[in-house]
Parts: sequence; structure tokens; C-alpha cells
Amino acid sequence: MKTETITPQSQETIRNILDTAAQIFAEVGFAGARVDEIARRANVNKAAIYYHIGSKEALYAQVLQEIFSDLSERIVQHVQEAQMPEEKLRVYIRQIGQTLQTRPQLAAIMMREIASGAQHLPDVIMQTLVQMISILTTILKQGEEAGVFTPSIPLMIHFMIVGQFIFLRTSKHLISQHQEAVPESFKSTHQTISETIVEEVENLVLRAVKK
Amino acid sequence: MKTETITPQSQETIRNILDTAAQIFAEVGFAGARVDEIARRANVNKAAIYYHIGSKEALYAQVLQEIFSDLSERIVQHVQEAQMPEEKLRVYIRQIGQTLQTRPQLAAIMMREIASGAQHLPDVIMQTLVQMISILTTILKQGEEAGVFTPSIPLMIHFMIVGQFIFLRTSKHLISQHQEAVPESFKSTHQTISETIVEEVENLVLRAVKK
Amino acid sequence: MKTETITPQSQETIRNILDTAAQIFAEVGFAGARVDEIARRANVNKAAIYYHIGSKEALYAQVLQEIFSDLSERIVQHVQEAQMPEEKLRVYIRQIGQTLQTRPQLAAIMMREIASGAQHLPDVIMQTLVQMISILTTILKQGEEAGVFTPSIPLMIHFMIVGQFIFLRTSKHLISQHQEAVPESFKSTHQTISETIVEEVENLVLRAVKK
Amino acid sequence: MKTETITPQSQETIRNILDTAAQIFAEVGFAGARVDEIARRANVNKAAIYYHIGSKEALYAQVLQEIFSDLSERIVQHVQEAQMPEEKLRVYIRQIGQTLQTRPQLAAIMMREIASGAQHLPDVIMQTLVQMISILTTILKQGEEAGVFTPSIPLMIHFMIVGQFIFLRTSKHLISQHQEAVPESFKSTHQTISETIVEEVENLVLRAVKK
DNA sequence: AATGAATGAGAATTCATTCAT
DNA sequence: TATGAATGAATTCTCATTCAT
Repeated sequence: MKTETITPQSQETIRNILDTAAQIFAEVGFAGARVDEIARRANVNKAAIYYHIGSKEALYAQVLQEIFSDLSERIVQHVQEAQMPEEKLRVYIRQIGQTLQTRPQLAAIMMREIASGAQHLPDVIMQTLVQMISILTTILKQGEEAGVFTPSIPLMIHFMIVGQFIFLRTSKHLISQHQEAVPESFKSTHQTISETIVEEVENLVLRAVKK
Repeated sequence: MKTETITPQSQETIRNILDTAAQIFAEVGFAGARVDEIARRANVNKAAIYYHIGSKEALYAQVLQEIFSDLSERIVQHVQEAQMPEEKLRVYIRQIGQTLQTRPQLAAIMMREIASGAQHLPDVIMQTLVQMISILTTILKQGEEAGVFTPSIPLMIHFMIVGQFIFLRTSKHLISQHQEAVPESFKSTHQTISETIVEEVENLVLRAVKK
Repeated sequence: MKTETITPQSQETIRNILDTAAQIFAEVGFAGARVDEIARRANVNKAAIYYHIGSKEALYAQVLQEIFSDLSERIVQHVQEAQMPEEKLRVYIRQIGQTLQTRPQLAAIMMREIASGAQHLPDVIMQTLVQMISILTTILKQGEEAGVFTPSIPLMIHFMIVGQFIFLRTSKHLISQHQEAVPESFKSTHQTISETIVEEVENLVLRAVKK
Repeated sequence: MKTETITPQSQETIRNILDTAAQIFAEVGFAGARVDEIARRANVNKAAIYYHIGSKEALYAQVLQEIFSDLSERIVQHVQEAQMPEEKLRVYIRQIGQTLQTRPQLAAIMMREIASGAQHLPDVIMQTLVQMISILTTILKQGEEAGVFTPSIPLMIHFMIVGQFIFLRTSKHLISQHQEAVPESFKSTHQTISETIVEEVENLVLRAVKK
């Protein structure tokens, strides 16, 4: 059994590239990103990116892949563990919230992707999304049947959840950018939200779907 | 008596440029947009864009300006006309929904802007946003005092509203792009939503804030 | 006899254009000059330049023409009036010096022209130059024959004269541009020169050619 | 033993670019120069110029820098070696003359620079010029004190020297350009000058300052 | 005569990608 | 693996000139 000869330090180089790329794609999007800049900020020679990854598009796909890979798994697993529809829905929301907190770039990248009609989203990722909606649909249906949820459209609920998290996360940036234009009260409120954000979203969504 | 010579022909050219630019910026974002392409699709000489507008950045700023200019006005005006907090909130939501339906590009552009920390958003526009939040805050407070709303955080409610609309609108594209990965049921549902979308969002939000 | 119907106010427009153009060509050269800029600074519509003059090249030629037209005449005339070779040479120098003082742009334009091999100099102007050299040659020969001048090469003497004036004039700008790098003493000296510059050059050249 | 690998190939590319650029800037000036043309004539990809140098302006600055760097050193060194003021002055003139013969572009570039008020001349170069004037001032003062020179203004003497060389050099071009307008005698004379040009200038200047 | 608008042909600069070592 | 250099294809922007009024 090979145990560790797989990759000496190139592993580190690749890690570096992917992390930096994720950051930059989040900041300026695919079209706005510059391979030169990614190389510079990753402390890596530009040619190394091509050696290891292949192309800017491949780099982007890999970044997305990485970011999405565990989200779906986590949801499937944790939702199963919960019993009641209400609790399952909370788990669903919580997993999304936590993923977005762990991978802060995901929000920005997703927003751009959705804005441009997901032209760059590999099908693998689309399937992940569809799978998530299916899970949510099941949860909501169970809730309806159990008489605790009012009828609602799963897709809208999903976007309600994702939208909340994404907007709140990305808007932090937005607010700090325009300090002058934002009143004091606004800022402190925002601060408070960030800390209990997941719980807030849970409550809001639950209120919206509960009978 | 000539009553219609008011518009020198250049007005039309500029209109053309701005509309086409709005469309393209919505499709591919600022970095992805090509001035050549804008000129081509606007049936305008590229140099004319520089003659009338000045630069790609100025073009983008002007597009944003235009798109935002009337939203805030509409909200201020219509909200005043409504009486009860509940109705005021519905009006607030409806105006946003209608603006996004009239100017379909707004949603996509906003998503990108928020994703990149609103680096391009002029302060004028930020102020518009802040003003909108203030109005919403007043509505929610009145509702609380009247005993019809449960306490909630205005900023989150705002993003809940905007997020819903934006996501639903932009996701139409997304779904049609990835036909293969999307199940039949999913699509028809989506179709249905689009038609009653504004009403749906109203209900969802109202349920979320009502006592 | 027509007395004044020749040109109403277009005369003024043309004057404006030519003067501004002379200034700008002196500042940045032919290639560096922008027709837009000339129009702007002349308070004239750009199309008017084309209406009145025809093209950028034509504008340049006309500017040169104007500037050179009277120089040669003045020299021919005044040199004849002087008697002794020494006095004739002084007159020659003085006329050049005065022309350059009246038309400050001439120096800069000439320097550029010479630097680029006079590609833009119309033959008319070349002939003027050649004529001037002939006059100088005659003066110097007469001086030699009269035993007051030492043999010298007319072309060099001409360049000595013109070079002095042109360099001194253009270098004023140069010195004021780089205040920090220029010592105090340097500046005041320069000031003094400017006032008696013509006389200085006369003496210098006379000393150089006298026996 | 390899003794010549010191120069990585990029050195050659840069050398090529700078030499070609110097040539072209001399021919047509900064504004008239085309980066495309420089690349073409240097047998270098246009992007390589940007890779190595950065911009057209940077290229120009570097060309100026290079051309001036050794002139000042040479003068300082050689003038010291001479004993008598008269000989020192000849050395001063000779060094300038030889530099202009080695770097034929210098003359043309300097003329344009002076014509446009030395907007592009970095202060480093201005300091070089000022230093040269200081040296000349010292020489002339010593000559006066020794009773061999008549009082004169150093700046004018300097421009007399430089002007002569520059004009003579650049005017070669001028004359060949306008063959038709130039009489036979004129041309042959000019030929003769070129060969003994340095010596001629020395004599001319010496005569002008000697008592 | 005069002008705002328009335009085609550049011109500087950028950028993803490849190459030689 | 890694890297400095090179490159072709854009891409933004400029500019002399023309047009319609």
C-alpha cells in the first residue's frame, strides 16, 4: 500500500493555487480574475498553474468542485439523523449556513454564477443542487402531511434560505465599503445579526412555513 | 408647431447604448462585457460610445444610475398612500417586485455588485438603498406597535424580499441552461411560480413577520 | 475698390486657429498635437478647422509658412542697408534674434523639424533657408576680402547663431520645469542673459569670426 | 570554460528593444513613435516590450537614462586630466562631440526634449546637465583668472557647443532630404565639415572666449 | 460658416497560454 | 516540477476626418 508518496510538496502548491483562486474568483468573478494575479498572490509561478491545473477554466471548475463537494454529503447525512420535519428543516438550514461560514467565497461565486445563468456550472454541481431541492421537497411534504407546515413551494423556500445567507454575508463587505453612506444604527444592527445569523434564518423560515 | 424635435438624434444613440449595455452587463458582468460587443448590438460605432459616454467604467456607472433612479421614488410615493402596516409592507414588496420585472437586468447586476462588495456602486445608489431600509424599518416598527408584527430585523427582511425576487428571476436562466439535470416536475413548478411570484413573496414575507 | 468685404469674421476664426496651432505644435510637435485640442484651445469647432484649413498637415504647413514668410524678407532688406561686413553680420544676427523673439514658437518648431530631418518642411521653406545661407556666405566673404574676418564655414556660423538663440529660448522653459535640480546662481544668470541675449550673441559670433 | 553565459538571453532582448527604441525616438520623437514599429524593427514581440519595460513612457525614460549615463562621467574624468584652462575647454568640447558621434540619436532626442520644455527629462538627467555647466563654469573662471579668457556666460558657451554639434549632426539629414533645394557647393562643404567637425567647433569656441 | 455627431483605422495595453531550460 | 521569457489574439481607447444639418 502506497501511503504517502502520492505528492511531496506539489500538494501544497496546488492547495495554494486553489485557495487563492477561490478567493479571487469570489472577489472579481471568472472574467475579472487574472491568472497573473492568482499566481502572484499564491506565491506561485504562473506556468505552474498551467502545469498543475491546465487552464483558467479548469481552475474555476476545480474551485467550484471543491467548494461543493462536501455540502451535499453533509446535508444528506445530517437530515437523516433528525426526526421531526421541523427539526429536519432546521438541520437543512444549519448545514447550508455552516458551509457558507466555512467557505466564505462560496456565496459570492454562487451569486455570480446564478446571475450569468450558470454558464460555467458543471453538470455535476447542478445535480448536487437538484438533489438538495429534492431533500427539501421531501421535508416540506412530510411537514404538510404531519399538519405542521402550510403548503409552500420548495424552490422558493430554498432560495429564501440561500438568499438570506448569501446576501447577509456578501453585504458585510458592501457596508464596510460605503461607510460614509451608512448610518451608525445600521452598522451595529448588522454586527448583531452576524453572530446569530443562522438561528435568525432558521426562525424566519420556520415562521414562514409553519401553520 | 414642431413639438417633437426636442429629441436630437443623439438621444436615441445614447438610449441605445445604455439599454444594450444594461443588457450585456446583466448577462456577463462588467469584466465580461466587451465594448465592441455593446457597440455591435446597439448598432452604434464603438467610438460613439466613447464620444457620448467616455469610458467603459462611466458606461457602467451610468447604467447603474439609470436603473436605480426611479425605484426609490416609487417606493416612497406608494408606501405613503397605503394605510395599515400590513398593506404598507405589501406595497413595499410589490414595488420592488414590479421594478425587477420591468428592468430584468437589475437583478443580475445587483447580484454581481453585491458579490464584489459593491466596488462600483456610487454612493448615490448606496444612499438609495439605505433610504429604502429606513422606510422598511418604519413600517415594521409601526406594525410591532400596532401589535400585528412580531419583532424582526429590517435588514434581514429586506434581503429576504430582494433575495427571493432576484434568485427566482435569475434562476430561470439557470434552469433552462441545465435542462438535462433538472427533473420535469421541477420545471413546471417553476413556471407556475413566475406568474404569481410577487404574490407568493408577499405571503411568505407576511407570514414570516406576522404575529 | 473693395475695402473690407474680403472676410467678415472668418478671418478672426482662422487667425485663432493658426495662432493656437503654432503654440501647440511648438509645445508637443506635429505628431503630439491633437486637432481636438487645437480646436478646444482656439474656441473653435473642430470641423471649422477642416472647413477653413483642410487637414492637420495643411494646418502645419500654413503655420510654418506664416512664421517664415517675413524672416527672409527682413534679412534681405536690412542687410543691404548696412555698409561694413561687420555691421552686416550684426544685422543678420539681429534680424534672426528679433524674429525669434517675436515668434517664440518658431524656435521649438524648428528644433523638432531639424531633429526629424525636416520631413515636414515644405520646399518653399527650405529655399528660404538656403537663401539665408547665401546671404551670410556673401557677408563672410566680403569680410575676409576686407581683411577683417578670419576664414570660416558659413553653415557653421549660421548654426552657431540660430543654435544659440533657439537653445537659449527653449531652455528657459527647461530650466523653469526643473527648478529643484537647478542651483540658484544658475537661474539668476539666466535671467540676465535673456535681456541682452541678442547683443551677447552678436559679440560672441563676432569674436569667433574676427581676425 | 564558458565565460559568456553571464548574459541570459533576456539581456539581448532588452538591449535590442532599447537600441531600436532610441533609434526610432530619434527619428520621429516620442509621440510619433509606434510601439508596434519598435517591436517590429527590434525583431521582438510587442508584448515582450511590455513584459520587460512596462510602457511606452517607461521605455522612453530608460532610453534617455542610458544615453546620458556615461556622458557626464566621461567629462568629469577627462577634464581633470587636462592642465591648462584652454586645454580643459578643448577636452570638454571634445567629450561632448565624441559622445554625440557615438550615440547619433542623442542629438535628435535632445533637440526635441529641449523643444518641449524637457517634460520627459527625469531629474537625474537634469542634474547631469547642471553638473556639466558647473564644470564649464569652473574652467571659464580659471581661464579668466589666468588672463587667457575674456569674461563670458557659461550657459551660452555650453549651448554654443552643444548647439553646433547637434545642429550639424541633425542637419545632415535635413540636407539630404531636400536635395533639390540645396546647391551643389553647399553639399560638398557640408561633407568636409563632418570630418573635422570637432576640431572646427573647438577652434570656433576658443576664438569666441579667448582674450 | 458653423456645429454636434459619427466613423474607420489605428495605437497602447492586457491576458491566457506556451516554450525552453 | 518549476520558472522567466515569449507570444498571438484580443481589448480598451484615440484620433484625424467626414457627415448631416
